[in-house]
Amino acid sequence: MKPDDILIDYFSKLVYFENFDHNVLRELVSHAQRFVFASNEIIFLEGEPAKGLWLIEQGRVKIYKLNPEGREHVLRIFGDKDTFNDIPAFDNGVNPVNAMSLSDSTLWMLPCAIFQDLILRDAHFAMRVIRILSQRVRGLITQIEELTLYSVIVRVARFVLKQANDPVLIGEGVTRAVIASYLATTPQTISTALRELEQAGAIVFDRHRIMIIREDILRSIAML
Amino acid sequence: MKPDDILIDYFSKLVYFENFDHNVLRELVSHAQRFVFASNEIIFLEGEPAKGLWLIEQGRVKIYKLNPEGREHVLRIFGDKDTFNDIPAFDNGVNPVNAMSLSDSTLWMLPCAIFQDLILRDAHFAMRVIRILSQRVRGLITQIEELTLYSVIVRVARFVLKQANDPVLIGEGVTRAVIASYLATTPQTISTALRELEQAGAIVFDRHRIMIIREDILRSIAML
DNA sequence: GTATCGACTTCGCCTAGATGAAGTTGATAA
DNA sequence: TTATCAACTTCATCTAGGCGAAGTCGATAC
Repeated sequence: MKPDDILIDYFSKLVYFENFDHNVLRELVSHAQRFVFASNEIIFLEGEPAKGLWLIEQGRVKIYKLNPEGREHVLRIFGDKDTFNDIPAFDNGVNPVNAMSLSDSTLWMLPCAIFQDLILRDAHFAMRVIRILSQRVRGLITQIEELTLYSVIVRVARFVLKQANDPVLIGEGVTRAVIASYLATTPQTISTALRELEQAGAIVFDRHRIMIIREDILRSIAML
Repeated sequence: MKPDDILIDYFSKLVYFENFDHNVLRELVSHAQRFVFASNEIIFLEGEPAKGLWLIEQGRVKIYKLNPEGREHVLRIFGDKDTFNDIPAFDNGVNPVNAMSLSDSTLWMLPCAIFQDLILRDAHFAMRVIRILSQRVRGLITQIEELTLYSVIVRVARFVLKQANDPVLIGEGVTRAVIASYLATTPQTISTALRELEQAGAIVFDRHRIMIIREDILRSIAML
């Protein structure tokens, strides 16, 4: 395959472009730019005009907010084949969040302008975007629910269950500090919670791996 | 005007249907059903199949989540001319949240089925839906930010500022308990926070009204 | 007028979880 | 092999804010 074909093949696996016409994809791909980031580099900042939609070829990226004192809240962690910062591509607004690489990462960036045109030209693409955004809203509602209505130990238990189905949440760059910031708590409190889950017989863990021993116990602590 | 024309006129003021073709609106309106709720009635529950998109002719409605112990978190408060529960109309899913009237309310319900058809037929309507959903996502991100990165007094200060620009957040049904549940705190803590804002010279208040005295002070406490 | 009732306030106590400090561990490099 | 360093753990202390109890206030009903 030519380099372009590899890229097209790769794009056609993304949630936005599944089963997409390859000629349209070829056109899209021709506008894509490739970026390489080292670990812990800022990709973009909240409030800046958005460059475009980002795709992760390989690596880990955190999406986060900062308060004036510099405290951080991680909204999401993305990995291979994920896309992020789509919102500005749809509403022409500025970046709603900050983005930083958690590991050495290879990314692609697709300029915003392309999207709005595509939405107006292709009703089925528009419908797909609407479905994706609807799922996003549901996900954010769930995040708010978990943050406001459940204690740290419940949130940690749910996170461990989530990790089991999402390899992105394990591995390079996903440190206790990042998990803590994602669960709106501290690394120390995560440690304590994991120890409690272990004493309850739900998991065993060391600093690299968390293993679920009794999913039923874990789920009951997670109130699921 | 005939009753139908009043309704069409009313629909044409909603964010989804501004500047809409009146013939299409007439068709839409013909499927709408009217509902009257007393104060504190359940309109629908999370997890139920969605009846449709709701419109508030007059009244107040809270959208909320409950945890297994019955603790509540209010996600949003809606009032006259607002619409809610649009998500299931786009993705055919179940209700993501619970809804309850906060006052005697008159509502309209527009069956889901109509929307998807409209999206596929009208690219500009689809674009409008995408813009609305994008704004929704931005709003939810802001909510998460405020809940995780700011203390109660900051959240209360921001709420008071929000009230000044949004009459929906004042008046019948919007009790301390509802505000507390919206800010993920308790009525007692709201009282304490308001007293602190008063002592700082930012506001004066009694149990019915909060008046901003020095917006600059309030904004600085709100960290804005 | 007085009774009732729900919303609001105030106060005291209490706890989940934040914070800071002092290790421990394990990976990488010299 | 040893030094370094970042990530992680553990523990002691502290505090924001939750919670229960006891008023207060003001609207509505009688």
